[in-house]
Amino acid sequence: MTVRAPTELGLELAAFVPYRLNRLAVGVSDHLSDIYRERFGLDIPEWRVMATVGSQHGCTAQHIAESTRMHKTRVSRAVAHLEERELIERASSTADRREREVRLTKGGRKMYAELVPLVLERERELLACLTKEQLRGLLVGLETLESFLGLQD
Amino acid sequence: MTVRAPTELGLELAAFVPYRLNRLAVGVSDHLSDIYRERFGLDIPEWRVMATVGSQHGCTAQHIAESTRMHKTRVSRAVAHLEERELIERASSTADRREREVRLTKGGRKMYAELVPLVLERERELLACLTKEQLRGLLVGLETLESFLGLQD
DNA sequence: CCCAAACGGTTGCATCCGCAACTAATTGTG
DNA sequence: CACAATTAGTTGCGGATGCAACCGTTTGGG
Repeated sequence: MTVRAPTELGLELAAFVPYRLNRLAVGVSDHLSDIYRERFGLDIPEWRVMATVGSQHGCTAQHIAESTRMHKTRVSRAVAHLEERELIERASSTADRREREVRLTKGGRKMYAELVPLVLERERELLACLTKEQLRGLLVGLETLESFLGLQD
Repeated sequence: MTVRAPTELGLELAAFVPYRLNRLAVGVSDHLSDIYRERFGLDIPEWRVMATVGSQHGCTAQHIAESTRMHKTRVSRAVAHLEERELIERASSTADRREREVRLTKGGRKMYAELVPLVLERERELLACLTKEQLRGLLVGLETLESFLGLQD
């Protein structure tokens, strides 16, 4: 249970929380990407768009960008790819003709239905290394930090 | 203290730990980058190289790559930039003439000495939003996950 | 009612990044 | 001792990304 006394003189990257968070996020992401990249041919932005659109009944690119905190151009390009692969479709049906409603196609829903359980199972496997208490402590810490940085929705 | 009951049917990105970790890491990194980017003109790879080299008495690019978990080409380019700016210097003095020892120049040490306290202060400010108990819980969780994923040094 | 400002979304461009291929030096094996 | 395999580090290249500029639409103030 090392809880680090910060060094006065220099910086120890390995004990520096911003660095550790980043390294952990990358590690976890790599662990997950096996699923959506190798088995479904999605990259990270595409996966996030699928995840967002799949859990709604249609939404705008704007909403996806806010919800995933990705840059709108990144969303735009991911959506374009997914549309080419006929996993999602866009309808300009809304009252506001600037926006286009993004929805999963039948094929998209099929992929989503296969993908999500696998991904949630991976999350479960990962978190299983923590005791109930540890998990709770981690989630509380995450939530407090998110709140402090104004990140959570 | 929401600790989420995972939805059975779909995926809620906002409650998905890998996504939350990534978002938090980006948020924290942005919070820090004000310092090293705007005030010192460093980008992320350069900042990591400075942090690593500064806390040692000279090291190889290889060591920087392992320690920061950056790709060796990313390290190579960051080191090249920093050398142009005369913040670091390379000496091929070692026994093994393939490697080059990377060290801070006088200017580099000056920057490091100004930079590190600011960055550590930012970390402190960030973590101050947590109670002692919460901080401890977070660090324990981080450590367990790092260990599970084989990330820590 | 009109025009400027704001907004959703896309695209050109410059930059960043990782992979693969490369150079140069070292190590190990016969 | 020689040569194949490995390692430190760099570079060419294609793909991803963010910024700024843009298009078309909507909104709001005078």
